[in-house]
Amino acid sequence: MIFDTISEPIARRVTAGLVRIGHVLRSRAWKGAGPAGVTPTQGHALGLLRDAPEGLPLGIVAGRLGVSAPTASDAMNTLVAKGLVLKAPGAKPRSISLRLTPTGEALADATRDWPAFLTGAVETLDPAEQAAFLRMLVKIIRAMQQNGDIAPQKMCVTCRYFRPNVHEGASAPHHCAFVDAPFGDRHLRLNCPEQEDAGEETQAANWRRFAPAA
Amino acid sequence: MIFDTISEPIARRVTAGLVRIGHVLRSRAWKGAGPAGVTPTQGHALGLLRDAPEGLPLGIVAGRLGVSAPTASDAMNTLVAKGLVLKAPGAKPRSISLRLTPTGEALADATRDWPAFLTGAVETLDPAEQAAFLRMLVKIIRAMQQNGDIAPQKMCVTCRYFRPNVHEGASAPHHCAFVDAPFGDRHLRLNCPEQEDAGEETQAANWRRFAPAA
DNA sequence: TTCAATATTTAGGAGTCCTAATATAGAGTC
DNA sequence: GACTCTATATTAGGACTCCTAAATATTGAA
Repeated sequence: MIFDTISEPIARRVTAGLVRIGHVLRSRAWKGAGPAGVTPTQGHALGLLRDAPEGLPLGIVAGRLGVSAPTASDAMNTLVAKGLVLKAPGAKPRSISLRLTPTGEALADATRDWPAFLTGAVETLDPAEQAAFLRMLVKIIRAMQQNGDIAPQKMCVTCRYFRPNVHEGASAPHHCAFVDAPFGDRHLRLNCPEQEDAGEETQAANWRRFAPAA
Repeated sequence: MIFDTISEPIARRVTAGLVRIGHVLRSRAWKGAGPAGVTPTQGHALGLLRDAPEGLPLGIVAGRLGVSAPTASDAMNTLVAKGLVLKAPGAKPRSISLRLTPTGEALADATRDWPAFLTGAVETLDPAEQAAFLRMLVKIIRAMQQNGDIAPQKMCVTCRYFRPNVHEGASAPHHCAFVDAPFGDRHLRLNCPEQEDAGEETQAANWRRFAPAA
C-alpha cells in the first residue's frame, strides 16, 4: 500500500487538523472583540467564572487560563473596568475572590454556545459519529491530563461516581452513581459540576473497563 | 433516559472539548516563545511558508493566518528581523514575495511535529479509532469550509483526483488519480501539495459517495 | 491625465503575553 | 517584639498580537 509509506503518520495529520481548528477558533474569537465585546482571554475567563459562582482566586484563574499571574491580573482588571467582574477579598491572606457581576453573568450565558459555527459543523455528523467522536475526544483529553499537559478536567472518566460498562446494551452501558442513572458515550461530560476525582486505582480499573486495550 | 434531557447537547460538548484543546495549544505555543523561539503567530506563518517554497504575498499570508494585513505585516517584519524570512518583490505590482531563509526552513522543519504532546495523546487511540477520528475531522472541517468559516483547505475530499469508494474492501476503498493508487480513510489528507479543487458538481457527487446521508 | 483598483505600510491604541522585581499578610521562630 | 519564611497579588517594562483608519505606491483603464 503505497500511501502507508508516503503519508505523514496519521496521528500527525490528526494533530494538524486539531491545530487548524484551534487557529480558526482564536481568529474568530478576536472578530467578536470590538468595542462592546470581549477579547479571547477575557471570554475564556468569563466562562471559568460562570462555572464557579463561589468565586475564584487569581492564581487559579491564571492556571486555568494557562497564562502567568501578571497576564491574568491584567485581564481581570480590564474585566473589572468593563463592569463584568467583581473583586472581593478572598479567604486566604492577601488573596482575592473573582466573581461575575450580573452583567458579566448575562454576557457569559449569552456566549455559552460559542462558537456556534463549530457546533453547526459537528452537527453535520450523524448521532452515532458524534458519540464516537466525543468518546475519542475524551480519550485524547484524558491522555493529556495523565501526562500533565492539560489542567485536570471534571470528566466522567475520572469521577468517583463513574461506573463504566455495567449495563447491558449499547445505548447506555455506563452508570452515574451521583444521579443513579444509566448513560452512554453520547452523554460523557468534560465539565460536570458534580465531578469528584476517584482514587488512582479506581480510575485505572474504570479505564480498563471503559476502554479495554486493543 | 434521564441524561438525554439533562445534558448539554452533544455537539456543544464536542465543541467545548475542541475549544479546550485550542486553548491548551495556544498556551503551549507561547511557552516555546522565549528569546530564541518564535511566537504562536510567527510559528504559524513559518508553517505556511514552508509549504509554499515559491513564496507568498502578504495578503495571502494574512488571510491564511486569519488576521488583518497590518498584523501580518508586523509579524513578517519581526521574522525578517530575526533572519527567518526574506522579502522579495512579488509578481504583481507593489506586491512582495515572502519565503523562508535557510535558517527559517530549518526551524520550520524542526517544528513540523508540533505539538508532539498532542500527537502522543492521539496515538493512545487504536489505529481504527485514529482513522475514524480523522475521517470525522475531515467532515467537520469540510462543513466549515462550505460555510465559509475556514479558508479553503487542500483536502482529498474536495480534490479533482479523489475517487471515493471505488475499490472493494474496507482497507483502501478510495483512489487517488494523481498517484494512481488506492487509499483508505486513514490516509486522508488535509494539506496535500498536489490537491486541486474539483468542480462543484463533482465535489457534491464525490461527497455523496464518500459520506452517504444517514 | 485622471481615476479606480490593488497591495502594502504607517499610525495609534487596546490587549496578550512574558520575566523580574515589589508589596503585603499571616505563620513560625527566637 | 522583631525576623524571616511563604503564599498571593501587583507593578514595571518590553515584545508581540490584534484591530481600524489613513497613507502610499503602482498599474491599467477611462
